[in-house]
Amino acid sequence: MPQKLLAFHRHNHTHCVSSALAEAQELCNERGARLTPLRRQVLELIWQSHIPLGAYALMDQLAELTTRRVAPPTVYRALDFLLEQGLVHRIHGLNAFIGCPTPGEHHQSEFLLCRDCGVAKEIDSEELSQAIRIVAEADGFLVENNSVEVTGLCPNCRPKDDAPHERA
Amino acid sequence: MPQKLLAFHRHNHTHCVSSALAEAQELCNERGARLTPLRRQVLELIWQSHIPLGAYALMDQLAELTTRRVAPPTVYRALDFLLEQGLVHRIHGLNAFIGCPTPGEHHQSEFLLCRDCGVAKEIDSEELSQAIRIVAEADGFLVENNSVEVTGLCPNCRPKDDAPHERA
DNA sequence: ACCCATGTGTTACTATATAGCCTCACTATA
DNA sequence: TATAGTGAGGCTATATAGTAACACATGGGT
Repeated sequence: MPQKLLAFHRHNHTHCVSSALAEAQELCNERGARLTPLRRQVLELIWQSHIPLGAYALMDQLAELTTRRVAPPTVYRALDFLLEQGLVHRIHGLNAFIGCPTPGEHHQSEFLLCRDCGVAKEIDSEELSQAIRIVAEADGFLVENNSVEVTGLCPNCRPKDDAPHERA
Repeated sequence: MPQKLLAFHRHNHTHCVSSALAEAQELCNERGARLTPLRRQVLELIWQSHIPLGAYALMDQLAELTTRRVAPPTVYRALDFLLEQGLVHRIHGLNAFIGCPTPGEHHQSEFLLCRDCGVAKEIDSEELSQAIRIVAEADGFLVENNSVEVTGLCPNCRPKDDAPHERA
């Protein structure tokens, strides 16, 4: 199965998580950034979900794991670090966070978001980024960052075909 | 001056506001939707600003105008109505709202947002929407709605040229 | 030993958004 | 004219999201 379809299909996600953590560790080492136990744990929790996770959901999960209360600033600081390092993205439309599958490369925040099952799939399309640059430049606008959040239905949740006879 | 550049340049904005209000009224009439005084006032306040306006900023302005307190639900209900009618867009990255210049047409929420002066300019590019559809379809994803929020510097705020000698 | 930088804990708070209930105005009908 | 239905808006309270500010702790360098 092509890599690009992964998020929308069954797969051994444990593997995704552990390789994401390993890659994160490596990147941080290279950069002299400190992937502390807390930050690592937050990253792991985010990666374990294909559905973007809110900061407070994350807090709850951390609280369960550590059996003691975790306050908002703790989580937000870890998230800020992960965002700075490009290890996670924020999904503004959901006030939530999702792991970045290609943290080493410079790239934008572009997602397909299923409104039914909630799964988020990052898209990395040169054509799309190009289209945005072209439109912006036509207005004399200097692009620094773009956020694309496309909502709809993923292959698992959309009607199975588009033929005239309904098949919900 | 081409219409597309309007938001980034000086112009008689009073005219924009009044024609937007007139168009909104017309659309609501056609649809049997009620553009009540409150809703109209909220729409007008939003239109008066080229910078997306938050719900609480809106509340404050309403409170000044009416000289009595306006509670959050009041504003949010008006905003919900305006969003449903496609008269305004929500900018998720800013938790704010901006008037839609082409409310009659079906279109997406795609914006250039200047991080310096805050001005928001809606873009309506078939190429961009097309690029999104293509990427989505490649993943078998059924697009219902897209939100593009490009941040950067508008023509007025970006350095005046890109030549080697700096000219901030 | 000491200082300093960085990361985390903690309290309190601000900002954004919604639930639920009440009243009013308008309309449709008996 | 009564009266019930509907939709808009007022209001209180509360939920959810995010931040400020300070205290403490650890680990590295001098």
